[in-house]
Amino acid sequence: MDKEQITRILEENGIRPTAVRILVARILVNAESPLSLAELETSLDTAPKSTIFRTLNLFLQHRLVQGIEDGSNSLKYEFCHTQGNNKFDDMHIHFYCEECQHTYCLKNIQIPTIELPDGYSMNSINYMVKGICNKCNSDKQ
Amino acid sequence: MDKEQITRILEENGIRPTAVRILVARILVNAESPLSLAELETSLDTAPKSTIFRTLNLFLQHRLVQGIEDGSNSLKYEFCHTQGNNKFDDMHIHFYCEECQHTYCLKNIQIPTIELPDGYSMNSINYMVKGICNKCNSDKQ
DNA sequence: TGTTCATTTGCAACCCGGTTGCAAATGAGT
DNA sequence: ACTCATTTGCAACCGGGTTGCAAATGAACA
Repeated sequence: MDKEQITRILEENGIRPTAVRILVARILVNAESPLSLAELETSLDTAPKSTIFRTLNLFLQHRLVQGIEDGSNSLKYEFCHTQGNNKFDDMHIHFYCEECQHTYCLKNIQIPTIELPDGYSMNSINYMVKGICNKCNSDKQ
Repeated sequence: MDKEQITRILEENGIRPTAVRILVARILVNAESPLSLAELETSLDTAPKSTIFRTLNLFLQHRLVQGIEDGSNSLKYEFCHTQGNNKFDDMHIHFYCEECQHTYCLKNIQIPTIELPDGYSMNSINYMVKGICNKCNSDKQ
């Protein structure tokens, strides 16, 4: 995705498209799996982590990215590809491999929804499966 | 639950029942919601956090407790009430209130299971819903 | 184009949950 | 009581995340 498209996405979400923000957004859009702050920091050795951190928080507030807790004690960030008002449609599960420590997006497995008790309102869901991935399983034998 | 019962549970799980372990286990067994290391530390002002930490890790290894990531950037620990070989039966969802920062066990809502792609094997699932709890919702109006 | 003011960025320092090394205390087996 | 492995307490450390503040940048306008 090129600079113009990223810029448009940022503007559509009410975010001023500065240089750093476009860089961060581009990396996230093109990533095939959720990235940590540290991973973004190494991809972007021009910007300090505080700036990236603030950028990510801004994106979170605008629901442009989603935070994923995979238990690796560093939050991962994933771009929300379904823009517009049906962002909930994109809720897929994630898989954390306890061997290679990689977090996979299982994009084609939707999170099964549940009914909350009366009075509870929902903002987001995290469905995180942990185990061993196919690559590590096949390496073992 | 009294000391004898706790001791028995520890022994059944191959854990030597020392004084500190019994204390930690008792708090967790009687807790109505998952507790953080810091919360256990204040309940147990006799033991330092390093000891509690190691005890919790031991319990985790033996699957006597379950770790729950609620996004509050401190891991919560919950006792696995279903002992024996059907521990997976106890997998219920959790709810994190973004207002009062409390983590609820919704014990009577089971985690809907999914089918993993070929080659992936599962060790555990975390189903975490975030939003506003009934108490905070009713306080608002 | 130059000026002004709000926003954003970079840096450095800090916070805090988690983790470790090591010596002292405890516990099980003799 | 003696010995050896395990557990505990303390203190120091680590690393992800967060913040304060001054410099840089950007938008609006004369």
